[in-house]
Amino acid sequence: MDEPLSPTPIKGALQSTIPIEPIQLQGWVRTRRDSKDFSFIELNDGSCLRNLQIIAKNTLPNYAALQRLTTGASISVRGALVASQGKGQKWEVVADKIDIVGGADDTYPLQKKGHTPEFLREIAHLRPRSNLFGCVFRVRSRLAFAIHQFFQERGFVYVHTPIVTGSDCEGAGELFRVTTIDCDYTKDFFARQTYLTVSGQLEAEAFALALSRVYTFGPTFRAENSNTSRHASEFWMIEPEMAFCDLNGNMDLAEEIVKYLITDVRKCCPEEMELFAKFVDKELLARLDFVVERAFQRISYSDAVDLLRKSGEKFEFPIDYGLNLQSEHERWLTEKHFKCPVTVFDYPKEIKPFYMRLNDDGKTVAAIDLLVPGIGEIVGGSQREERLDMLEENMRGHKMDPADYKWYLDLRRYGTVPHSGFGLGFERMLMFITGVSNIRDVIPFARTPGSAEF
RNA sequence: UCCAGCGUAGCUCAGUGGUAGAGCGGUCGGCUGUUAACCGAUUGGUCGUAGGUUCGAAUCCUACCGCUGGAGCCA
Repeated sequence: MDEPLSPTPIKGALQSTIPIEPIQLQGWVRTRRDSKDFSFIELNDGSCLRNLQIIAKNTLPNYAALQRLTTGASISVRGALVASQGKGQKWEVVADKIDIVGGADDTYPLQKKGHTPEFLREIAHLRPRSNLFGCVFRVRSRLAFAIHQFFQERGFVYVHTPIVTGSDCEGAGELFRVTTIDCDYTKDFFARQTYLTVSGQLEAEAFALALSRVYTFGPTFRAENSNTSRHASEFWMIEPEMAFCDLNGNMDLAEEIVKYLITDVRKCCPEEMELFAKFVDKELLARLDFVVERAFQRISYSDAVDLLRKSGEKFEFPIDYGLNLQSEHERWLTEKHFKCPVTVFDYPKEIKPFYMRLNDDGKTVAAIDLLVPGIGEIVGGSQREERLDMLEENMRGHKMDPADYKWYLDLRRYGTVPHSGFGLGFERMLMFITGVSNIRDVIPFARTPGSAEF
């Protein structure tokens, strides 16, 4: 009876310019309403935000069962895509056959309306079926694609740096240990202590000094006991690394990619962005447009310190040269003073890692932090120390033994060049673009201290 | 890890020492080309967990767990 008919994604059906008959659809019931002689079924398949309205007439043989369909059930529909008689949608499907693929009983936790992100987080396996999270994860996918597109268009080579690493001192916090046994690491799987990577930067530098412009994009792990809306134990990071590139080139690229990614998602995910603007953050679109249009502010650390001192603002924490800028200081710069993304550069060497290049003043290093309103630091990077003797000295200053980093120092022994790079937090970028304020809500199954469910 | 707040029905919340509540959802019935439909009825609870105070604890105290906001660390 059923001639084979390949299913049409709901996104495609809704974009159709002509009626289609027959049409095959499959998806999950979002809601159902009864009318006198038929039932309206709102069908969603995740291909887009919108649902497709299915008309199930009471002449269908399984109409009684269809009337018992509840939110969450999966169905397969064959029918005709026709112009809708009702208001609110262009198309609807008059069904001539509806198969109930998988029922959902009344314990299905998702209702038609109003769930908090906190509740949905507890049912992370079902939340992609909600409007908000469907949008977040479609945008996540698009953003990942746009990142590759950005770099590939510019001749960067994608490098897969190791996830299991022996580098235990990359200056980026606590590491997860990788082991198959308890104590003697010389007899362990890798015959040495290994960890999950906290950054692919050191390895990316090796490839940049061969392929000129490279980037990494992969998972990163930090075992810090951070309990904030902006930190996760497992997250994704983008790390470009460019040979023959100084700090200015680095700042240019950071600004360019932030603008590119916003522009791409604005263009490719308009319905999702509309939903975020409506339900997550009313000022989102205006803020993103502003960011794309204006040049980012650039200010040296010492000028930023002066500006903060003269601001007249009462800060909880002291501002002084040599101290790290506190969150409240960064917020003031980006949210109150400049009201746009701000790149702060040339930080005191004492508060930055060993690999950053010492400036001619002998006091600062060529570091950058790109701060955005609402999120804070979204990019951290630097020009790398390419001079062998200076790098060894920096290592000793950071109580590291240069002998442990022979391969990294080799990069300075053989054909060293000035080079720069940065780390862009993928989830932080996604938060900035969607307006979603908790990092746990932009990761499919978030890992945070004390929490690794699913 | 530190500071503050919160934890009551499937969900959102009210209840501040004396019989456990509402709205939404679900279920049943009615109405209806509906749109977070509407109308009526009905269903629904180990008040986060474990101790303690009290004649009596959702309510007061202690510890723990979880969540939220802020801080530190950073992306």
